[in-house]
Amino acid sequence: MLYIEFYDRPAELLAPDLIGKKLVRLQNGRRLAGIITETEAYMGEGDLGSHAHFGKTKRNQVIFEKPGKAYVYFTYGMHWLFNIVSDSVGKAGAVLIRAVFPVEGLEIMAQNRPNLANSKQWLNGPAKLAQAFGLDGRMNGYDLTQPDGELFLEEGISVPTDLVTVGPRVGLGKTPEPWNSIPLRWELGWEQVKELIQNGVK
DNA sequence: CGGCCGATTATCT
DNA sequence: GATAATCGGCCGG
Repeated sequence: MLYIEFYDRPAELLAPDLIGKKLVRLQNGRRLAGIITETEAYMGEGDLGSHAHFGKTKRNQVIFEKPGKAYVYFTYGMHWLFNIVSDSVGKAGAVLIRAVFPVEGLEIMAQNRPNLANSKQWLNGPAKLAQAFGLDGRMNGYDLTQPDGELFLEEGISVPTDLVTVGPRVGLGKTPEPWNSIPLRWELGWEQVKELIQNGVK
């Protein structure tokens, strides 16, 4: 598994390095896992797209805490979104996990998503993967670096950097420029993940 | 396909 | 009181 040193750096450096890592969730003694394929970086007070830009509040306080914690928040009146906290205590930073390629526990993921029948794909969106992995407000502040935890990262697969595409963050709506267009999103294509996985997941 | 729209409520100015 | 780091359904071509 990955330890606190891995997470202890600015979000814009952590986010690209999360591509290819394996997200593991133990739920009722069963193991769910997927390869992270899309991430977005959110920084501190200067970043007008980040929840942290107003300073510390009740909702966002975990963003200022230890790197390697989960920041899980509720939005649009119905969705949970899962982030991993980056950077040292007192510095704000988090990485939104936007997509994961499923590799273990697919049946359980399907059970966790009751409306799967109406959904074409499962894990290619931040609210979808949070639901499939059973991540909600109860996991906010959870430490991914604690021993014997039920949520953590493993090494996963190694991804050549030239396969990862970069672009602006998604869904920021009214966020003013330049924060709307700065390339802070990293993505590995679905077909390319499949190929890399066939070469073996560590 | 692509684009538009409604759902539904915690959070912040 | 407005908005939101989204999703899925429904429409038209």
